[in-house]
Amino acid sequence: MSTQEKILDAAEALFAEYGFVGTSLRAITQSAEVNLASVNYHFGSKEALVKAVLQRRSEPLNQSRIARLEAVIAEGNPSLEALLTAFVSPALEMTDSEDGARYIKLLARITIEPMGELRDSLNAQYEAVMTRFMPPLREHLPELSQEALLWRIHFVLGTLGYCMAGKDAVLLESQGALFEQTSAAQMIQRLVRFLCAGLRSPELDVSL
Amino acid sequence: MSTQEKILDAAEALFAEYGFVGTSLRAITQSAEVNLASVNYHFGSKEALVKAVLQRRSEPLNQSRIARLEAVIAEGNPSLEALLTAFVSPALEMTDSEDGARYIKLLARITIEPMGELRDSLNAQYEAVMTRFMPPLREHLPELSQEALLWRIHFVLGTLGYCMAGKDAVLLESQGALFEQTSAAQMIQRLVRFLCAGLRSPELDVSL
DNA sequence: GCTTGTTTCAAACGACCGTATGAATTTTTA
DNA sequence: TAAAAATTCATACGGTCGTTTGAAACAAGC
Repeated sequence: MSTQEKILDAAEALFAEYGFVGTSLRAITQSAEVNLASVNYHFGSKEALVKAVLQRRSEPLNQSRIARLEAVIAEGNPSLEALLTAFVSPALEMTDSEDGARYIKLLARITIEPMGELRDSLNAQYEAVMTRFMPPLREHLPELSQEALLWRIHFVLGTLGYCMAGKDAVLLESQGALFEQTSAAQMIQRLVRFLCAGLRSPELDVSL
Repeated sequence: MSTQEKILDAAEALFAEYGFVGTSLRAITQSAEVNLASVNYHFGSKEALVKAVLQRRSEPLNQSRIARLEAVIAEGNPSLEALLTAFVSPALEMTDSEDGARYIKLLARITIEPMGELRDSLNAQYEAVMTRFMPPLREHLPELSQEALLWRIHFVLGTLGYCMAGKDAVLLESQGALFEQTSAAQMIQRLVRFLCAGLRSPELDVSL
């Protein structure tokens, strides 16, 4: 394994655990068993390392989302359930592997607290995925106003983000045993069902 | 305003903006216009200050949740919508005031990334609220298995947490104008409708 | 008024941070 | 194999961190 990969792996794990500011280059290089100066040599700066850690996996993830979407579209007339499953599965299925779970945890952190420039690049990627998902989603929910639809997508992203955070989320702690033994596939089923019902709910009259 | 209050206010704002590790005592005391040493004098340590910042508002918030719940119960036969509104309103309505919004942003941060001991005390408070909400919730959803209900509450908390994070959440950035002009009351309406539909969705057969 | 207790203050401590440097080492190229 | 390029290494720099200290300023009680 190359030095850069060792650094990326160690940084990914530590960032997910302690956050970006809470993780020092010394902790990273020590965990990766490389020299302290190699981070600045290979990546330039700590900030550049953060970007590299995120970009290594975010592009494959979003491409996977789009691929899944186009697969269900190719089958013709995808259900709302199929569309949402295509959207949430790539991220949640990663939680089955140890490496993937680390990154997803990190991604959840970013989703909630985007930092500086990172937010922009993350946003750009999200937009690209969103423009693909929007039209077929709209077809299933023609009666919703644009405002209502955006709000509901907002809710969907929130729930997904929380699920990605995994066992660290608040409620899970108290009912940990129940959740531990649930596979990603089961979680996806439950999540998609919940979200589809919410999305399909008739819009309220605008009062107040 | 006492020194301690000045410190708590400044810390709350900076913690919400830059996180706990990202905020130095020097930044806090400078913003509060007090001496650097006063934090350690009045609170003992930075960690104790963090706890003090959170506890100042978390107890009133949770008491407000319980009070709202008991109010709708007192009226007799509360709808699922009324129950959920009682749960989400106290937090989301705080976002209308500047002070409240700062704290809620901070709370959202904690909800997603609970840190060390903080998680335990936060969990204890959540549990207290949950034991009050569970029974009436159960009444409305008798056909759900315990596992399914817990999962759905998990989803509810996730969506709420994301909404609390406010304008910093990812999607909002790209559609900012639309969301900026939505009041907390409108957001609560939309959120409750979405969540109730999800909660009421019939449970899947256990397959896979 | 003087004493006693509380709070503020400037200054300093050691520790750790991200980064830079130049020599030593390894790898690649000719 | 010798020269060149790329990488690793120990070390150091300036800066900021949380915390401590002891004196100064202030308040309250007798």
